Amino acid sequence: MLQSCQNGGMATARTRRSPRRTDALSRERIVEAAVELLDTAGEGGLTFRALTERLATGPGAIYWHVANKDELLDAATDAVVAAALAAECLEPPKPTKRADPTKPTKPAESPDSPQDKIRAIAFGLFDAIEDHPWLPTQLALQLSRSPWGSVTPRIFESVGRQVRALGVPEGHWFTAASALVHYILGAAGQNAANNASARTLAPGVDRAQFLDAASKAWQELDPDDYPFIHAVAAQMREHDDREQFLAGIDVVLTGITALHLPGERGRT
Amino acid sequence: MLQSCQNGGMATARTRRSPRRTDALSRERIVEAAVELLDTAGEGGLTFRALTERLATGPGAIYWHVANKDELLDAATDAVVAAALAAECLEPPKPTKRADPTKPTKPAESPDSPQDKIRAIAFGLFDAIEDHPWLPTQLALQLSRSPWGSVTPRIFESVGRQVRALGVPEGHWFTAASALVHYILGAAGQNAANNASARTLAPGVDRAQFLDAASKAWQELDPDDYPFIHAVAAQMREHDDREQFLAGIDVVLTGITALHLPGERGRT
DNA sequence: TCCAGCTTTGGAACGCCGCTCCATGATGGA
DNA sequence: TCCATCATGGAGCGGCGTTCCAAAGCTGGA
Repeated sequence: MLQSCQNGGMATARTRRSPRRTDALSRERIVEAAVELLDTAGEGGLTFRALTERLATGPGAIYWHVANKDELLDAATDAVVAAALAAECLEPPKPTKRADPTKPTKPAESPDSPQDKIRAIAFGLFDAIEDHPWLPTQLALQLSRSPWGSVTPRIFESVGRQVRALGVPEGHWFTAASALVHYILGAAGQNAANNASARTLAPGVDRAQFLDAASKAWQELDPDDYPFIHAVAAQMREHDDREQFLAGIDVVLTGITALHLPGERGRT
Repeated sequence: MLQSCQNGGMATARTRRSPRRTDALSRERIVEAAVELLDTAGEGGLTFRALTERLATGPGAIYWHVANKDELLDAATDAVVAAALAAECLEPPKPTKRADPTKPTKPAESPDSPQDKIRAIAFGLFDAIEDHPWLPTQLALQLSRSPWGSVTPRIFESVGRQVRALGVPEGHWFTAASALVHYILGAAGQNAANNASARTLAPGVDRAQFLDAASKAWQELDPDDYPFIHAVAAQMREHDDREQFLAGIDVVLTGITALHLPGERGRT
């Protein structure tokens, strides 16, 4: 039934307004669709036109639930980050399939020490970024746009609790948590960029080949202008992402414990 | 003389092409204009239309020198970062007006130690970001887009040389430099975001008032969900940017020396 | 001196985007 | 039953990055 054409004389032969949707639109459903679009079509794939098509609606309906595109991107970012942090907070016991605990952790650490929890949080974000290559860009944009938005407190809170649990005196909480958060987001983001670029530039090429090419590019820089880059190019090719990421976290953690826990000189 | 209308039947009465410019266009002049536009009109102010007006030309002329907008943004970012790093490398002796050396540096450090040079590099980027609020966003975008581009090697090289000078064994160069670079870019970027937001949201309001408001917003978060945020809100209001930034760098530096320089346990 | 061929310029136009506006359809209280 | 309100979807606007191309200078060989 194509509906009764009650207004015959209208100038615009409005193709009869499509019947109203039965399944209600909601901010949640919109954000969900946005995340899927970002995942499948990339950062540039999230378009209000693509969104209207996927949700079988018009722009107006979407704008009724969401103020603008920035807010939509923020909401999508927040949703993914919240899920990542929640997942890591709830399942610390079981050794996940991704975190490879081959590397011997420091000996004097209890299994659920704050250090371990911080590593779990970091890897949670690391994995989320790997699953959603658009995440680091949006995180950076959101940190620049509104540092007090919803995402920043979320991450700071998760990391900060463990900083407190470490025994860091209150006066240094902000410094310690900042150092951790900035390192985690920066390193995870750059790593994801490597993966994403490998995928984008040559779909068939795997990570190793890509890193090989990038390493070679670095080695071809003028050794006079870039002696250090030249030297670390080899390391870059061989490095293991997660191991390297963990090593960086340990650097920051060691710095925190050494500087802010005068009682426990040295490591851990 | 309105031109010899050789093609009489042409539909377009081309209003006589404007005479050719005397001052040659060049990639450098375009990048320079782009930086100025970004500085004065903000991130959204850099438009090919605005650029054509400022350079009194058409899009085609610009596209002759620059492939696309991304390349232009990368070039602008690279130019600013190169200037910042060059400035810091050339003038380490004189205590700059900005870096306030009231805080007593660690005693056992020579005046031009690698640590000091790293701090100088960091503050160079910190200042550049303060002068160009669009920089952190572009840095993040460029790190995500092409980590092996021109900017990343530049920063890595500057920091990496000092890491090497610290005596870090070669196997840990990449880890140590990464930790430093990620912290520096992340913290400087977030700090700039605070300043920029303070300016944007209320032009008359100064930084202190803004941080006051942001701190209050954090304090109003549910203490049950965000106990840590709630607790550090006060610190956020009182903190001094550069001091905090320096403290974070020292955390990472301490971690590097403690973990990777077994000979020199403890600090510096 | 002239002209062919190259580089460089500026402007018109294209397709897509975020976003606004508004007529319409549903809904629930009076 | 009627109406105020919520919610929807489509048409369209202004602006963006980008492309295309005719024209204008330049350069060197005849």
